[in-house]
Amino acid sequence: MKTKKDQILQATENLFNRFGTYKTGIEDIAKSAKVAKGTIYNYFGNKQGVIEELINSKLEQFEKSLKSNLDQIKDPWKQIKEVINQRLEIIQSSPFLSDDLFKDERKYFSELFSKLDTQVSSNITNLLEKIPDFSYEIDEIKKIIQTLILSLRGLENSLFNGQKFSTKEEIESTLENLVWTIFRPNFRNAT
Amino acid sequence: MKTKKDQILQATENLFNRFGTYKTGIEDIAKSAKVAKGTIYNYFGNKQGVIEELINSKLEQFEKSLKSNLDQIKDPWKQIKEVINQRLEIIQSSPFLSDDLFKDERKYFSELFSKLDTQVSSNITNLLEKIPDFSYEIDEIKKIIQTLILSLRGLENSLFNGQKFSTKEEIESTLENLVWTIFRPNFRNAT
Amino acid sequence: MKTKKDQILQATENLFNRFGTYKTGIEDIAKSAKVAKGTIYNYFGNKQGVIEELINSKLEQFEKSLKSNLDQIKDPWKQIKEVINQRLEIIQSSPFLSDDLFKDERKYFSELFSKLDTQVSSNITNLLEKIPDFSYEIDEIKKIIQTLILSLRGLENSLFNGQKFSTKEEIESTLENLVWTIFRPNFRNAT
Amino acid sequence: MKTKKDQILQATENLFNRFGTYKTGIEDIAKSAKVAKGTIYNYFGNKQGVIEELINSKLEQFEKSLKSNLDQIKDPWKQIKEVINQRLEIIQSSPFLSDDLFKDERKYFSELFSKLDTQVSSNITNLLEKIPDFSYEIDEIKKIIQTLILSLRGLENSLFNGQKFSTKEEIESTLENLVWTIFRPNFRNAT
DNA sequence: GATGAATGAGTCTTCATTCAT
DNA sequence: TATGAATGAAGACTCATTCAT
Repeated sequence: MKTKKDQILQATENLFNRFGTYKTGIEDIAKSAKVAKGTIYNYFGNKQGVIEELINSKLEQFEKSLKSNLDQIKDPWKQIKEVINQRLEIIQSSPFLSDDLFKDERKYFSELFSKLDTQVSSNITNLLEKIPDFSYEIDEIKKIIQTLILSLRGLENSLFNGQKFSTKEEIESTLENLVWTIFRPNFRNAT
Repeated sequence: MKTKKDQILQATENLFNRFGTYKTGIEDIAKSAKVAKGTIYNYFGNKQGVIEELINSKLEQFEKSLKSNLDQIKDPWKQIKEVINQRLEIIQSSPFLSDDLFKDERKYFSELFSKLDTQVSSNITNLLEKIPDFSYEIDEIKKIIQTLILSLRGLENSLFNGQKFSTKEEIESTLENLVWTIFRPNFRNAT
Repeated sequence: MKTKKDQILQATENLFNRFGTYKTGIEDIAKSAKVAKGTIYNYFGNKQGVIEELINSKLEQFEKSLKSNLDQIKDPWKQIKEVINQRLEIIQSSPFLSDDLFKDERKYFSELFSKLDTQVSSNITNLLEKIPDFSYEIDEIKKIIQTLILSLRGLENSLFNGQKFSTKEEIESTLENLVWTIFRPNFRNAT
Repeated sequence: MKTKKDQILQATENLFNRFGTYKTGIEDIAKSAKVAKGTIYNYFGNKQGVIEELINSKLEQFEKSLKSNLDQIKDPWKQIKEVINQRLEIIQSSPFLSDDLFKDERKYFSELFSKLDTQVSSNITNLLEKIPDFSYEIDEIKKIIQTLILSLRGLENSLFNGQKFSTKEEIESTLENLVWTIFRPNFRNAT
């Protein structure tokens, strides 16, 4: 059975995704989680506490799913794409992450993104090393990965702020374009 | 002498940048602009009106500065960098744009970004065509520019959400990396 | 040509009748009268002043039309009905009189009604004396007239507060019933 | 002990009677009821809610007191007077009912009056039928009762709008006059 | 632990009135 | 006289947080 804490976290995520962190009140969460307002305060201290825990749970989820999925793939290029996909999936399933950031809440969000960045960076760096013909110096690889991550952030940002991407296919294709653009000198031999 | 409207807009921008659109109250703006609350309503109707006008003024500013600066540069690669720089400068000077988006306000922000995207896209497409050895098909160019723009959005996003980039130099260098990564097959001959 | 003062008064009446004294702002009046806000204050001092003058003009109008119309009728019963009609017409043409009364404005409205009452009372008292078979003592006549006036006030009140009376015919018929009820012992010989 | 809701309702009535519905702010009510602003919103949703509930409670009060008082009287004429008295008492104890009507609030007030009218009408119609010598046709009775009710409305209106009636005795006597005037052809045999 | 009634600081917005031009 | 930009007091309403049961 789900714990009270999970009930609250679950309800919070739903509401945040639908209405944003700002428009979602503690009262709304309480009702949706079928719990009393006071209970939320017992578990999380205050609204900010709820947000923090929600974000942490997202990060854990990312790390877990990354590990379990990566092993099942052989081709390094496909593994790279999988890392990117996982990251996108996390963000996509949590529109609230791109939402209503108060300056005060910002730090929690950016912590999450920082950690995602680190994960993605180190994973992809490792994977690129496995690719035979990918002969860049370490500095150049850093540049490439930095740009890759910036693009991902941009894509994530556009996902919710813009009206551009809506269907799975469009996102998929944008992602393809992105990888093609960044790795096109190397792909020739690769794909 | 500055008009009342400009005083208000100026004060609003400062406060928005420091505290975000949400935490900045009409009262705060009024005090900072040394104007009565009612005056703000006379000029802008309501809080949303202030936000809208502020955003519009930013767009105008971008378009103006783009025109005047581009003509003074010869090298197409430098011109491309200038377009990117101008866009970044606008965003950088208005941290509030990456801030506190209510679902309701979002549309005004994303309109701005859409227009910026369009401007940058068409400008850079034109400039790339001037470059002799840049032999890509039209579809490929589209992909490249799309990725470029995503990276820019990501960079802009990081600028405020993250603690990573703070000094002018770091941003400059990130920008260099970005351009290098995306155009590195073509740069060899170019720079 | 209409004076500025009349323009303002006219516009005020229209707006009051449509939106009530409360919802009608000085700004609205100014716009409708094609006059600047300040001008209204020059002429009337403040909003209350406008209301007062409007009410006074209504009373004058009543007195005038009463005089001119009554002479053209011979039958005393019909003259009585005419007095009642005139009073109703004034009220009916000025719905705002039954509207949004602030406690503070109340006194101006009730002054108007008091004066209307006095006019109606004395007129009808005189007229009743002309009727041959109307043999009541002075005290009894007072009672009858008092009740007549109360009924009129009730009717006036219902006119705007209730949904009951809407068509001219309904009002007419209610008025008939009212006169019949009050004068029915005397009417037998009369009508 | 009084409930919070009653405290609020009580305070509201007092303030409404003294200052009118418009000039009475939620803050004022809160202070007077020794309750926080928020509490009022918890119970009533908004200001209009407070007004509605207050009016409903008045109607209930009328219906209750009518039932309990009417049974203790034998003489039908006295019963009729009692009905009238009860109605007047309700109104008299709630001057705010004749007050500050916004167009928007109006409907609640007029609903109350409509219901009072219906109650009074049906009660008095029934009572008149019990009176032996009261030989009018059904249509005529309707006219008489309509006029009676108009007079009552007029009286109620005068009670607060005018300065005329202040003492209990004056009101009592006006009421006597009213009943005498309307029922004088039948009273001869009755009283 | 769980509850939800109570709280009140904080927000946007309206509008009568003033006054410099 | 006429104007209308500027004012700011006042009002309705929201919502995170507390605390007695």
